[in-house]
Amino acid sequence: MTSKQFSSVWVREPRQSKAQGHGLSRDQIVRAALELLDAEGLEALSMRKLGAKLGAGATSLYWHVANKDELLELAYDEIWGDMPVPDPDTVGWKDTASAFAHGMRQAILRHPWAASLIGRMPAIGPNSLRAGDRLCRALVLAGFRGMDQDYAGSAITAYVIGTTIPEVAWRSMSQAAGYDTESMREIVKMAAADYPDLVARTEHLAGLDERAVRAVNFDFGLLCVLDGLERRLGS
Amino acid sequence: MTSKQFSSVWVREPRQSKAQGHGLSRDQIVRAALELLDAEGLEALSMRKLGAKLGAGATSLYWHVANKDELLELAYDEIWGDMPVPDPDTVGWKDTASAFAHGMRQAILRHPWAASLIGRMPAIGPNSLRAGDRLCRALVLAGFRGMDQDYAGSAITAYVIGTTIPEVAWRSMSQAAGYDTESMREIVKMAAADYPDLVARTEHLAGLDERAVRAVNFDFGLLCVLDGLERRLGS
DNA sequence: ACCTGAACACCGTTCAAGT
DNA sequence: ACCTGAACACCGTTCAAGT
Repeated sequence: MTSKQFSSVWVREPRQSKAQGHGLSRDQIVRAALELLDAEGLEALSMRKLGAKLGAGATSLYWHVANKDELLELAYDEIWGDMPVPDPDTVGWKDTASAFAHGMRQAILRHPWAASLIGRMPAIGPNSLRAGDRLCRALVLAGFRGMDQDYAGSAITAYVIGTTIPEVAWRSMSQAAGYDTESMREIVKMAAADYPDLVARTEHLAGLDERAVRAVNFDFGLLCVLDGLERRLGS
Repeated sequence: MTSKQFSSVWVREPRQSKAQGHGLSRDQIVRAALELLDAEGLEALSMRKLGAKLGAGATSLYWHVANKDELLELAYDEIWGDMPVPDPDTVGWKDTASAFAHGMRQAILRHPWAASLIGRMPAIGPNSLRAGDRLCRALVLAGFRGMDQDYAGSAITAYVIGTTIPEVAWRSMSQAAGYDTESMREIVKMAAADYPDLVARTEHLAGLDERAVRAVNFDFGLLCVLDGLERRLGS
């Protein structure tokens, strides 16, 4: 029953607050939530724990936010706050799109818990919209109009979240299990034993630094997407 | 503490079972879980509810599966079971990759709860591996070798999950809220009011059938990815 | 305007005990 | 070999009551 409903904090008026200064504030709660999320992950965030961290009862939070999902929505949008997107007019659409993609990936890598939220809340907070608007304008500048503009934008974001979600998942699994990359690969090899091609595919990764491989992998695919987009412009 | 750990059902020996015939079996549990998931979604699946559906206590399940995550891993892999992937030798790599992508998308759309599991469990079950192997072979046939082969494969799967996760999310949100597509778009427009380009972007969707738009969107992006991959082959 | 504590209706999982 | 029930340690959320 949680985590659904399209009601979004962003379209509801916030509770009016007095001048205050003492006691809890929504910003303060969101900041504390972010700290907890960054430090311990999504599953570690409970209203009780967050309340305790703020020296208050769990139920005190409910005056400032409607429920946990709304709190997560607020925290989630913060993630996109420090995504540097250059001005498309000066660097061109491809570089802008590329910077957007890299910034988005970094934002998720820096806040891995956000990966699990991607399918769960609408990304219509102010930070998210600002970044989206920049990408949007870059695509107009490229020459995409009408539907194609939507399609192009969603191809880029889809690629980013599609690469980054598994990347984050892999990292957090290996970390939680206390395994290094090499032993993780061993396990995958065991599971895939029946498929020589798949085994070979993990075997040639032996000795390679995972993060480096992921980074190159990301650029490779991004190049494909951008090349493909460019080609659609011609026709 | 749940949902992490790299321990995967697929690399652990299952409990040996007798001839039986009466009582619970692992297959039976997984089948019931799938029914519940398809009917009511991920959040509605609890061990107690599943036990009840099978006429047993919740704790009875723990003899057949180690924990809830393991059960989800088993159910999750089933999703990829009916993904038709043609033989790359007869239809060529691009058509194979395209069929793979469409099959993957359909599998997720048919079992929306699986979308939330994508970043949470390793996809190394038998069905998942079989499909992966086919894609892998198609890419070899295309001419991708070594790292490029990995990169190409992950570009395709990344694109699919990156498009499909938000699609499923959008659907389930509108369904849960009881809104139709048009009123959902109104809400997004309100949230994005400060960004004329973004408002325009949702405005020209007015009156269009969402599913149809999504389908075209998917093909557009997929074409970009495949075109981009093809171009990398040349160099 | 803001915070509290008690209470409700849930969870997943363990474990001793049964058959 | 398999199932049970009681129990533990949690959840998110509501709500009457306080200040």
